[in-house]
Amino acid sequence: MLSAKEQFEIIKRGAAEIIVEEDLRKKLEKSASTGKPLRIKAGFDPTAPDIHLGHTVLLNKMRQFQELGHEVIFLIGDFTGMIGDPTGKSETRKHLTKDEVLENARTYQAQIFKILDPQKTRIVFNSEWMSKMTAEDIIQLAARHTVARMLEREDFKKRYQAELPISIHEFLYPLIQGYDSVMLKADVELGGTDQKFNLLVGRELQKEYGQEPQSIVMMPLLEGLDGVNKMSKSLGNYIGINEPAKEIFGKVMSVSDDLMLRYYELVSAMTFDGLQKIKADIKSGALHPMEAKKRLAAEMVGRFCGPGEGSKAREEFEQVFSKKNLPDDIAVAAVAWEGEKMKLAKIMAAAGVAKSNSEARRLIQQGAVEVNQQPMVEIDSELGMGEYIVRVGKKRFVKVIPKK
RNA sequence: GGGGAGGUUCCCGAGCGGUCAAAGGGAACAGACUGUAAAUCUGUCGGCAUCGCCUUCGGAGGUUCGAAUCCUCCCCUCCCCA
Repeated sequence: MLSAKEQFEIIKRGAAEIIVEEDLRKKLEKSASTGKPLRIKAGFDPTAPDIHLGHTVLLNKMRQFQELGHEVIFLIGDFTGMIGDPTGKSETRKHLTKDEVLENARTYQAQIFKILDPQKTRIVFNSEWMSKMTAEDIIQLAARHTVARMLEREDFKKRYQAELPISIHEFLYPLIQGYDSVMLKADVELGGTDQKFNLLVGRELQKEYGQEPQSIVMMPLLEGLDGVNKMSKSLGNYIGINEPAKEIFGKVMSVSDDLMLRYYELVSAMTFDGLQKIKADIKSGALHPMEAKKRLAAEMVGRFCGPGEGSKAREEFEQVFSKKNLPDDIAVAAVAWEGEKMKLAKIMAAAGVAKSNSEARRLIQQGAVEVNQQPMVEIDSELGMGEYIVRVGKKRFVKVIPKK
């Protein structure tokens, strides 16, 4: 087992902020001397079963704690899911059924164990204790915080100032998340920097319930593909760890060079020194940014899709985009021909490469469509019944076959 | 309970009786350029389609030859005063 000091250094690496560093040191020392592992808590939303790169920043940190011998608790906020974390978009969540929650939990497990050690991960649901709370208990809990304190929270403050609605029940979210820490007797809670407020409420509540307040380790938020907003499913700017290899590869490749470095920093296994070297080599011209990006993409694919998949994805990528060849695995769509001939636009819509007939026509007009490697620019082009490879834009391919 | 401001196409946001499928921006998609980069530039961006037609501006009715725009009722949000 590593010394408390060494452990602390590992934990601190990559973290955006630790509250309070000194307390965490002491906890680690106590744990090291007594041999009692720390209880590490991290909460996840039950509604988003698509784990993406953004989550992995946190999951990697959890993994480190596991390797250091601590107890990692993967908390699924199925109860809080009824509220939906007010951070960012405010939309009332639909109420998930028990079955849906369990289904999502299964999906979670299938994904998180690509990173976490299943043997050392405890999965809990906060409905375990929350659904047993009475109205009176909830009132008692709510009595522990004031409106003024709540409005300190960045998101609430902004919405309040912008005269946007804030529902009363949203105030319950931080309280419940904090109460989870009380119930779990968490020593450390992990979260993104956007969770700061909620994480701090946990400390407050633990103190009120006579517990030692948890330490907080906040990880930076990973920017999404747009390079600006945080990676999230709702913004559609994410790379899911369950996505097909070529999707992951392609998405990484389409990222800006700056963002690539950020991903290297936060999600790759690259060491600090290694990253410095990449930066220097790119600057000096010794390493082409595209090459650096391909390596990163291959690493991501390898990690999430399996060893060997990385280089395979790279090869295919080069085939399709550098050499302009067709990919090996093209989706097949069976289209029912209307007669002897059928308009290309209609075929495209039917095959799913265009949302509508109109969109297909536009795409043809814009010169985005190729049939069997031949550009098609006539809006009214027709195709006789048969098999065709239709390419739309750079990355949409479909093999059309006639359906009886 | 009283007074005021609002709800517009994926998002923000103009429009306030016809010229509105609805300005502008963002997102998205396509083309050019490239490293399938990013940035930039150009185009497209409700649906069906041969002129043209159909559905859309919180919901339901109504007035008009004609409504996103006017009226009535209802639903929702915000602010101020109690």
